[in-house]
Amino acid sequence: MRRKVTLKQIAKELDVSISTVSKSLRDSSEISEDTRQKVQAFAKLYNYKPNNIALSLKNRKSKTICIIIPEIIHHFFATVISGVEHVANENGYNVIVCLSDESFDKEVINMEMLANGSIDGFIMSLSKETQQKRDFHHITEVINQGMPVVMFDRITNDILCDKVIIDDNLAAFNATQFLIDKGFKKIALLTTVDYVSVGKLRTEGYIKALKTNDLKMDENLIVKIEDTDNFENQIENLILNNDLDAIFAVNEIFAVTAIKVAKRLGKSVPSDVSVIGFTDGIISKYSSPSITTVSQNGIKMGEKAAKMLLEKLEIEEEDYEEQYKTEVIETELVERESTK
Amino acid sequence: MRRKVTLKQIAKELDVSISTVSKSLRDSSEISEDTRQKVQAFAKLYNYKPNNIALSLKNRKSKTICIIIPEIIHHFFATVISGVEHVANENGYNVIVCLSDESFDKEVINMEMLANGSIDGFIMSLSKETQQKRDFHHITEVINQGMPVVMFDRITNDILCDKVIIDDNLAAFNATQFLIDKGFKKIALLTTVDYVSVGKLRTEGYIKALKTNDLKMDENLIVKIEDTDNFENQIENLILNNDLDAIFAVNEIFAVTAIKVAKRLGKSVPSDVSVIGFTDGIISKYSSPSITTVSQNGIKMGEKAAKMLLEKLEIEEEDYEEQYKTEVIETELVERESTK
DNA sequence: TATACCACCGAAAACGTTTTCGTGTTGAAA
DNA sequence: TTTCAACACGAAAACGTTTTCGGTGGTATA
Repeated sequence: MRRKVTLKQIAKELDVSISTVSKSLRDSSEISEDTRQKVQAFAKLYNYKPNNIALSLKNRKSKTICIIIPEIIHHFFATVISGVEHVANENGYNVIVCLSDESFDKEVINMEMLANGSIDGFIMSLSKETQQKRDFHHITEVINQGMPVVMFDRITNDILCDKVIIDDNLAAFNATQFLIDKGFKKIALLTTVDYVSVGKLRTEGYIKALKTNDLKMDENLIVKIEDTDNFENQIENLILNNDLDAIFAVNEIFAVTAIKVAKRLGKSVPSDVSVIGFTDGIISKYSSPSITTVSQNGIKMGEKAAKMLLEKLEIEEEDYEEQYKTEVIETELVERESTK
Repeated sequence: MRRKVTLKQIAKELDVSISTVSKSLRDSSEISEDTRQKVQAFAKLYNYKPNNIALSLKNRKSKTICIIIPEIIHHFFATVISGVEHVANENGYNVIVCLSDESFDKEVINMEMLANGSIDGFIMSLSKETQQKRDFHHITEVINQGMPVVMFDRITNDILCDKVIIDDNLAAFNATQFLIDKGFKKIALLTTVDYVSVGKLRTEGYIKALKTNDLKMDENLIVKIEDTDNFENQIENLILNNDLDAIFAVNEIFAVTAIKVAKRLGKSVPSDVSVIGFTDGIISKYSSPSITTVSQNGIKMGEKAAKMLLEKLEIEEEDYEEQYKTEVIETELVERESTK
């Protein structure tokens, strides 16, 4: 169990100075061919690798970024991580993953803990609780310290920073329009409570589509789900009490559960009722019937977010200008078996 | 955009030495009540937080661990991360996530990159390619440097280190036995190629169950799937050419695909053919019919792995003894709709 | 022969901490 | 008055790098 070898040890062993060793390894022209080779050979023999922490301290950058997400077990977030990771790795950056568990406090703790030199920047999607509280002081804090932040998916307009989103409103509009074009009149909406930014936007898109097509909006057809553990009966009531012909769900779980409940109630999908989901994840693909859904490319979002962050990081301090972009990732409707 | 304040700046501002500031903030008894309060007030005002990198360098530990997994979009691995993350966070550790993408090279690069001070230990599951090559030099390398490694799920016996696994053989045996007990005689197996350690073990468990029950093993009923992108026709052939009554699949994707193909061929699940999967993920739960499966608790595995790693990390250097454990996580059969 | 220049190398500072040890001041005890 | 401990604080080393600056010693030029 030999410890990692350091410059100092090499220097001592070869009876030269630390500077000489360092320069030799970086192929400095200050060093004679002779010593350079000697040092390099020795370093190779002992498998010398510079200590990252020391480098971080010296350079005041850690070549590490952090992504904070509400839940990793949501397939969408996993794909975003995947995208972030690839871009980061390609550029020599590491990725620390933090889970807020939808908790404001964990989000704050994670950010404070890492904003002290450990990382160079954040990529994040807000927790539900944070969105509900509308308290973003922890984010402004790190931004004020000069640390770049990129928000994606669940964002807020209260913070000035780079953002990567999809046009939730438009995507929901299109999905609803798709159903309307198929001739459906009684289209239900399964959505989240309003403080979840993306849920709200999708709800608005749905309503807009109805209005645009002069369909009357029926409050009874809109179900706002708060507790994601036990909402089957909400859906059951919806289906039993309304003579609906289509359902638009703002996420996969809602969609697949709707199908399940419908089946149980003797309605078949898509012949009796059509269903559209949101987020093209594993469930939509493998459910049977497979689910028509708004595809939200998580990998692309992650890649874009990472690129934007790295761009900010690579800019020299002096020609840094405060200018923030919001990138909109295209969505598309993937037609599968759950709609007719 | 003010930079983070350092001890030095506080010292200068208050006209005391750096040592005094440091001691004051750590409530050292060496410092008078007076100065201590003065310093603490000032530090609070300027929101002083010690620089993690500097601490890491000084203490020669980063309070960060790394988990290397083949793919994050596999739900099982995502749950493991979740487990690791929670235990790590509770103990003041951060988690760096690396994806090997099933590639040997990426695994090696990631490990070499991080083994230079950035992290204190590894938790990992081998990539397919690594398992195929049986080249583990990068792992022995870091272990020899005194860095603890915990392997989980896809492990190898060629390396001495802590491990967390399930009893794949036994779990597969039990699943098969479950089908046999139901009276099925022609039970097919959908498995991976043999170099994937867990796939091989599960295959062995299946075979053992057949033997134990004096059922003859039919090579035609065993399908080894290499390419996970396009294997539907393999399954189709299996079903068409054999009069089988049950299928045991070594993962979710295989199971749900089998159900899909069976349905397409006019067989209904479970009345015509029963299906059991492996890994209790989202798909099994939300598929319809929902899938009877061997539940492999990823969260628990992650938690256990993290605990084992942290235990090693918290041990003082001197009373470190090389002793490795292999923890076996219990599995259970979750009975759902895909078996009758 | 004196000067200039070059090739080669080392000392030291810096990044931000913690901690050991040394030192000056004070008050009380001898 | 002397001595000694207690108290309060500072200097400096250490963690492992990189880089600037300042030397050497030797060789070529005037």
